[in-house]
Amino acid sequence: MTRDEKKQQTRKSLMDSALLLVGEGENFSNISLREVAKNAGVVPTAFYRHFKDMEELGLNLVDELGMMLRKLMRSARQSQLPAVELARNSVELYVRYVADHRTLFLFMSQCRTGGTPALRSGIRNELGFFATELATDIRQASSLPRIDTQDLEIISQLIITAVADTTIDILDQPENSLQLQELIEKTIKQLRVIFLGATLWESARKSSKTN
Amino acid sequence: MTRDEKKQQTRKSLMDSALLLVGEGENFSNISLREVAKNAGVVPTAFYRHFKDMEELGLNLVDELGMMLRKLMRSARQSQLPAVELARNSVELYVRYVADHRTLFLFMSQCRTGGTPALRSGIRNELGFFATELATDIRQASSLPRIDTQDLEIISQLIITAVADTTIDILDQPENSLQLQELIEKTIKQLRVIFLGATLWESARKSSKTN
DNA sequence: AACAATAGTGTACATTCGTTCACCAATATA
DNA sequence: TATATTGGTGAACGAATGTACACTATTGTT
Repeated sequence: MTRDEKKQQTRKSLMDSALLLVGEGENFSNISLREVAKNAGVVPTAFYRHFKDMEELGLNLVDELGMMLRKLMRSARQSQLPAVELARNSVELYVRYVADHRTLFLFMSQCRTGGTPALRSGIRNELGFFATELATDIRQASSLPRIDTQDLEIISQLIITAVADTTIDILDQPENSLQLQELIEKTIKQLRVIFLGATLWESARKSSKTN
Repeated sequence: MTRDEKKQQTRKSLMDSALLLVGEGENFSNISLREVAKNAGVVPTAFYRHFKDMEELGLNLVDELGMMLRKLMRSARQSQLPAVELARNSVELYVRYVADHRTLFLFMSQCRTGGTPALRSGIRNELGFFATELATDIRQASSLPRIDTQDLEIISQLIITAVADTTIDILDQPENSLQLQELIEKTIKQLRVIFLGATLWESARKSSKTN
């Protein structure tokens, strides 16, 4: 094995080790460099050969998260060409992804509001990008001519918020449990309320003053 | 001053000290018992006279948060009797509260998704209670006969989620900044989309299968 | 006035932490 | 083949943390 390959390997070990500890219930911001190193089967000082500190490792996890979200969006595009049951299919696909990448989504939930400023803005960027992509998809798929681009972006952000916010609840429920199913149904209803509101939305109007 | 009063006083000092440290950018889960004690002008071991550990102090902060949210809800009820500009008034009132209780809302944002399980569920409870209260208010104020109680609760939760989720963004923006104003307008629009969807929602229907 | 209860003090100790430094062994380069 | 580069090692440090224990001084009780 070439030296560079070997380096990439231990680098991945370190990142996976951090995620493992997150999965064991530790808060990312509480995880020590030493724990990560030990768990990766490497001496503490070796950590510095790969990352300046834990925050830098975290930023690389954000990148990994971003790639995963893009894969998710690609899956969503492929599987939903008919555009029927859009809310249900989207939510169920998301839940499946969360189950398949528990630790990464745990990391996201923890750091989105609780991490350092750099981590927070990193995750915010990824979710923002996700929302923008969603907006263009909605524009192409459905016909909402009365909504301008800015408003569509805002609505997409609302959708992302609603879904991202349930992530921690999803993770707290055991897989295939009744509570999880109820959670899914709840989220689907919320998305449908938003969609319903969007179809009636008119960007041009001076906005309803009564609610 | 009676002994019990004195005790309550240092107890409050400890809790305020924790909030102060949160306000200085520290993550609550990283704040040490010793920091809190030192900042409260008290020796570390005195901490144990009041709390078993930092988590117990955190749970008491959750109680304080709950009381503050109830005050917020009461203010909202008083100031919005005419029910015009409901979204705008609600959001602006919320932003004012956030500005007036920065550290407590910082604590909420941090722990809602990043804290220990006990803290998380505590905050979830408070926000859930808030949503339930909101649901009964909406039921009384507006006329949405086609929405059953469960669905109204779900919609209320969506509203709370949308607002609570912007909290960290509000806190990241300097007061009276342009970005903050844009954030407010964005949130208002999101609430109006939800309201719009809610007015059209029919709990009885077999649900639209096309979106 | 004597006694009991207790909020807060001060010392001490074992852990764990991030970081330093010199070193080694395997790989890449010439 | 000789040399340079570099990923990983291991010992060592100063600092910070949670907690135990004995103590003090003040307040409440009898």
